[in-house]
Amino acid sequence: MLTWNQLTDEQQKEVERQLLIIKRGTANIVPEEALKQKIIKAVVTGIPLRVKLGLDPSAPDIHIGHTVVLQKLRQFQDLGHEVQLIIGDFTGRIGDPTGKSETRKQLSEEDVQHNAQTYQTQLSKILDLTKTTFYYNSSWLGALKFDDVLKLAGKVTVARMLERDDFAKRYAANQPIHVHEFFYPLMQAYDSVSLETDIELGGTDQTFNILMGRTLQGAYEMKEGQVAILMPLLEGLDGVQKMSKSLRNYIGIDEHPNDIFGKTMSIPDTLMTKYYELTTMLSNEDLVELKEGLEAGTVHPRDAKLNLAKSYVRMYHNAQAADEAEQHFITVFQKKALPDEMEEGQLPVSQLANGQLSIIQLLVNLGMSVSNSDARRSVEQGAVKINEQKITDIHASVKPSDGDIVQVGKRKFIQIKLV
RNA sequence: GGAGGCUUAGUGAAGUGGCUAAACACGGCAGACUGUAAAUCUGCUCUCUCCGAGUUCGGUGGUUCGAAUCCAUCAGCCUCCA
Repeated sequence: MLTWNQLTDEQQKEVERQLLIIKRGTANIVPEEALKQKIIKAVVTGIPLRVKLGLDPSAPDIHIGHTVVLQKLRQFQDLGHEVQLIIGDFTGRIGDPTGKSETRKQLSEEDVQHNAQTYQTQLSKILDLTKTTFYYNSSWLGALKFDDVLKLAGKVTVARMLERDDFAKRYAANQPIHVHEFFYPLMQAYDSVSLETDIELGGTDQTFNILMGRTLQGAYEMKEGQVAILMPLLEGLDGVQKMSKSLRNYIGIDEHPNDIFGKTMSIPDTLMTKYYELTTMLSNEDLVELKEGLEAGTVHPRDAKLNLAKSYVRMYHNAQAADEAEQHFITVFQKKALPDEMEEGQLPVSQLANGQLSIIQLLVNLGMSVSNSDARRSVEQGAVKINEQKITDIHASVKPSDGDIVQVGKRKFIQIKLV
């Protein structure tokens, strides 16, 4: 092991530089001293560290919450390290018991391929794919024989497994824990054994799984177990629960610029700096400046948030789209005017009688309301406008023509196109 | 192998024979307000030909004038004892 004093001044500076970047925004690094050792070694030998992240093969839609970890990976890449991305095609068959424990449907070969492709496209917006290697964990997990599995299972005790928060709670609450669920952390850990991973990234909810990797590497006689770098979980739009697809409180990076922009504007002010810290490349100095500005009141939270929204669109689309999305937002929400461009809704002429139809039918046919009752409610509540004229009579009949603008609520606009 | 329990609208959860389309919470939608699609306040939230009607409470079949509520049976889920 190299000691600090054996390094040249330059090497010491480099190690410190890397540590500073890596530590930013992390929730926990376990064990922190081991991280320093790994970096020292990498700096001295010039051999890059292998940094691993596991991906769920079933849901390839990346949202801002995922980017917390991905940005961190990118930082590693920029520091010259290597990224190992694991497509958990084998693990996916079990389903991570973390949180909701529902059995997942098994994915076909094609689904996995397709999802991996989607990942690559989306990830290319954040990672440097030339420094990224993709792996499928079925390639080693699928090859294990039953006695290999037994050997693997023999490395860990049940008591140790039950230390995991999620298991402990379920056990205490008399909720079922299936034996195969114990294998999830084992499999994830075995990935690290196979790939001789130096560092594994994940959210704090992955603490147990990642540390299991460290334990198992030790058990398989790797001298230095991997280091866990745990990122905080990012709260979603509601400001309380973690951002996730199923809670529908997320900002997807593939979403329309206007949606990315608008959704960003709706996050609570209090979370803004956290978003900046974890999901943008804003430098540490600028971050401090921003925090101070907000506290002192010299920076208007609205402006800071507009900026955040803009930078997301710039990152995941482009600069022009960012400007346009900002304009759209200002027009529609701040000035409450009609947007420049809106979706076109096709309306078959065959549905008209004498060129007319009821307002209820119109809304339903355009897909702006899910049922007649829903449409009726919207009208009764004064949410419906046609060409900026409010319609409040549910029995009203309208004569739609090309280009008419139908509005339900503040943000649903459709321009009629007769077909 | 045995004993017991659970299954109600998007979710959680009341309701144990009529007053229940079904409390309440969350979520969702809308309105007001706001720098904001935040917070807060208000209304709505099964469907329809909507001032009236229809169809719901895991499935099926019963009992009853009448059932989400009782019985039988099937299915799914859970716990405990062996």
